[in-house]
Amino acid sequence: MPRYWLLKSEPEAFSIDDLARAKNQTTRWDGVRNYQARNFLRDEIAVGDGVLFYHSNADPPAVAGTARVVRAGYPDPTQFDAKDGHHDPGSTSDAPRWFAVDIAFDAKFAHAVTLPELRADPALAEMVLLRKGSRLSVQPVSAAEWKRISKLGARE
DNA sequence: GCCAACGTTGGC
DNA sequence: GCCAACGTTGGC
Repeated sequence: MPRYWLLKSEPEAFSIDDLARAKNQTTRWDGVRNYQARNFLRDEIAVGDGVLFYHSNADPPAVAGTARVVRAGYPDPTQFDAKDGHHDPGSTSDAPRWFAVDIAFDAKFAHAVTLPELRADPALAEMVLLRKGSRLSVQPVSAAEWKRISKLGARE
């Protein structure tokens, strides 16, 4: 059984359209520097899992579409690159601290499902995204939440 | 641009 | 181990 995840990205940095335009419509999801999110990337996320692509710091913030995981957790190369903004001098190749996954474009929603719409839907009340103070950039989504949001996004 | 909430760091 | 200071996230 596939599992489902929500990944946040600021669309000014990398949007669902950028993913759709990327080589092979695939990208490496790197640069995550939070331990709880790292644990999901390293230990939980599997090939074939579904991804809700969320635009944070956007107007309005919204789930913009879906992607799927095409490569499970592996050491994030940017942590070893001194020229990269995500460089972590405390991490070694023997014991990498940070992990990445690869995702491929699936679909852009006909209707981006906005944060107010998510909040207004009783079926989504338990979403991690909607919890007070929740800032996790990689978070689990239930199968029911996935189904519901996909349905909302398919609306014209 | 503001600021609440959260995570990390480092002195003690 | 505590906690103040600082940095980041992300909605508004």
